[in-house]
Amino acid sequence: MTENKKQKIINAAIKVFSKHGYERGTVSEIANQANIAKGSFYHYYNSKEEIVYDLFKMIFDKFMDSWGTIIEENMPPEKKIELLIDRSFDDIIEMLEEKNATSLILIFEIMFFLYRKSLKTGKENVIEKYFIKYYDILKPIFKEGQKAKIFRQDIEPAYLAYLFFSMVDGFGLHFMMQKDNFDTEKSRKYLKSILLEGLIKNKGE
Amino acid sequence: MTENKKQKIINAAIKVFSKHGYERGTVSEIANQANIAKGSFYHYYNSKEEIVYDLFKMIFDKFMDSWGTIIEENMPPEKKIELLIDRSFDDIIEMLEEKNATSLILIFEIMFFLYRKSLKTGKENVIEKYFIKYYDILKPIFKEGQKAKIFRQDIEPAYLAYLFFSMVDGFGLHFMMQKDNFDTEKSRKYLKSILLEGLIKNKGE
Amino acid sequence: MTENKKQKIINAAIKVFSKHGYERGTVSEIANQANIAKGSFYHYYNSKEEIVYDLFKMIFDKFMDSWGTIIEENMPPEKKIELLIDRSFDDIIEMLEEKNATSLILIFEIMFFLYRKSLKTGKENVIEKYFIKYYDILKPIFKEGQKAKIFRQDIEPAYLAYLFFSMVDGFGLHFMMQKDNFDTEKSRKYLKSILLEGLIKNKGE
Amino acid sequence: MTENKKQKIINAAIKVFSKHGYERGTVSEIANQANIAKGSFYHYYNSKEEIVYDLFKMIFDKFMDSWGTIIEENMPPEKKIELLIDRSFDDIIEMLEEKNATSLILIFEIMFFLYRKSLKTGKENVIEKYFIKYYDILKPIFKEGQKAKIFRQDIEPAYLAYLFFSMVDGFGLHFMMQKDNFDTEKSRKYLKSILLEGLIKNKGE
DNA sequence: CATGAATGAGGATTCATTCAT
DNA sequence: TATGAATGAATCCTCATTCAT
Repeated sequence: MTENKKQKIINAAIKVFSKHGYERGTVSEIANQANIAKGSFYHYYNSKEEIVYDLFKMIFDKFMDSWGTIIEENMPPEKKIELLIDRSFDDIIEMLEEKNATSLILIFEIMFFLYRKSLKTGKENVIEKYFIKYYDILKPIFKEGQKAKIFRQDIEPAYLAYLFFSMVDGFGLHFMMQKDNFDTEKSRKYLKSILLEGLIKNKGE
Repeated sequence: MTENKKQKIINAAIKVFSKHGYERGTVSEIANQANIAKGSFYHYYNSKEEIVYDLFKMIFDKFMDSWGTIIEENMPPEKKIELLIDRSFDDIIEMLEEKNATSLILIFEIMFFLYRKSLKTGKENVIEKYFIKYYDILKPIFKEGQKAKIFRQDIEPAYLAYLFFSMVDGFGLHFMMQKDNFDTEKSRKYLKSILLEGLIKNKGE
Repeated sequence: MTENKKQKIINAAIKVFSKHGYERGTVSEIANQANIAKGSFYHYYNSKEEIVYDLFKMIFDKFMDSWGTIIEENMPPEKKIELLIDRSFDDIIEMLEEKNATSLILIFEIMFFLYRKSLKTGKENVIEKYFIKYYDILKPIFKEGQKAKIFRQDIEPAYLAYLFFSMVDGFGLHFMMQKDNFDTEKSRKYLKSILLEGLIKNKGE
Repeated sequence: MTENKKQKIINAAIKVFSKHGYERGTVSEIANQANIAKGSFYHYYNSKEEIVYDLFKMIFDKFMDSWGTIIEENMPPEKKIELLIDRSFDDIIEMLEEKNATSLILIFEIMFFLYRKSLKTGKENVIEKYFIKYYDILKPIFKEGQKAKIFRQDIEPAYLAYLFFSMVDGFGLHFMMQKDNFDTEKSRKYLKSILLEGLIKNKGE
């Protein structure tokens, strides 16, 4: 029951922060959106800042799950790569349909917020840790692919994961800004093709 | 003389906004940093918001120039691609050395700010326009490469530019968060390799 | 309870604005005067401007009531005219005793403020509407007086009301500036006499 | 030449203050309007406040002149009264045509400003003095009218002047707010009639 | 747990005034 | 005289947070 209300607050916060950004989103509006009193917010979180950590965790876990299910499936690694890209497209498109790019933007904003925070407090950077989690779940795919002689052998799996994720992520960022200027299906096809070509073992070798 | 002071303010603003983010950076602190009175800020800009547009233009133009010089040089397209990636690394590394990732982050924040703004006002999105500029200066490289039968023919130059820029950008974003976890030179080499492999005409064809 | 505090704020605002004028009166001083925190003002009003409308309504209604009770009484119309003038004198004198002419001045200032506002926004002029209310409650007196052949027949009741109110109002304005240069009781007597002579049916007719 | 520029500033100030009110009218806008530099304003006036006195004098003198020419003419006093009212109408209508009621309002605002000022500084009230000037130039008319047995004898000329001016003034104030709700020519005729009836020696006596 | 009134620190902005050129 | 850049005090307003009920 209580957990339920906390979830309502989180959802409200995502909506509000998506719309206005973290700094401009107010506790009042979140409370409104969640149909609770402003003061009640503080029963669940000690401060506006505190909820950011929950949002961060929630959003990242959601994406992680989204990829996770694919990774755990039984299929050739190059197929997994394709599906991961597909899934990223689908997730982004879904978010774009709901509320423009703002909720995607929020993810980056939260990352930046936490990054700055860690610089100021000197505490560890949560982002770093989380990114590494992503790299880590991707690594096995590349290991497997290398073992099967499908993927290139000259790059360590850790780097392959790192590069793969970063490039897909970067594409997502540009895609959300340019959705009207480029065809989605073409973009999807080309992205897959380029990345796979770049990762696959050179034919000549 | 006056232009000089405006530049001082811009530099101060970059410093302050980099450190705290746009919302948390105050006009007072900018004025302080620029060694002028708070009120003087408003001789040069009508509002805190207004300076963002200048910052945006300045930063983007700087990067554009950075790439532009390479693009205009006379050398094979695949060499240009390599140099563009090198230049991006150099620029990012330079920024990271100065003040962590914050000034890089600022660029994204400004983009997001302007994106939200355009959504709310309904006016055109400056970001979109600027990104397109980047794609546009990249396109000729890919056209040339296709003509010379070096780059793959199955993707339109516009898409190649779009994908290339987005992936490099995305890598930059992750790189700045992960600079301590991955070796810079390896990252550089691998990024080049993957992208070139992905873009180069298939050997088998 | 809450209504009570709003009233406290209104009273404070009247005091502060009376003293310094609307523009020079600050929200801080109002809050001080009302013994609340500056921020609390904004729980009751969204802006400094917003309270003006309440002040306006309150003051005008007070005067309206002051005249209203007389108008509803049962007595000959010429007697009512006399009493209305008396009441105006009394009200003005009371205000003058409290805090000079400033609170009277405030009424005019608010009217002017609202007039300018309506010009700028293009919205309807609240003042016009309120003045008409005054004319409207006065009209029946003149109608009755004309019916009883006491008042002159050659001017429509609406105009009689309009002229009567404006002249009494104008006298009030001068009176507050000149209170030390003219005898109050003489002024009262003469004003009544002139207005009644001017309104009464010509003896000769 | 210099006097010319001062006059330009005064005219600009009237325009600007009429539009926004004294407090909201800025020295910058006045300078703009007068086509001089902001700093130059301070060559002619030591402060924003100082110009108010000039404005006041100028405006009042203008009205005084307007009435003065009539008063000095050779004609029966009751005719003069009529013409004074006519002139007031004409002046007001002219002002209303130019820029709504704002310039008329400005006159009152200046009066209020000076009134408050005199209260705070304890210095003499300029308004009082000026009003008395008006009463003074009116007095001879009434004296003459009483001598000629045309005007009522039971009110001292000073009071007649006081009452006459205040009532005409008050009418002007309402007229400017109501110009669209009442017919101008009717208003003029009725005002004359009521005032003359009220001032004229009772027929029966 | 829930509420929402109250708080007050903090920030953007305005503008009269000064002053070096 | 003329200029307009520079100043900074003053003001409105926002909003995270607290707390009495």
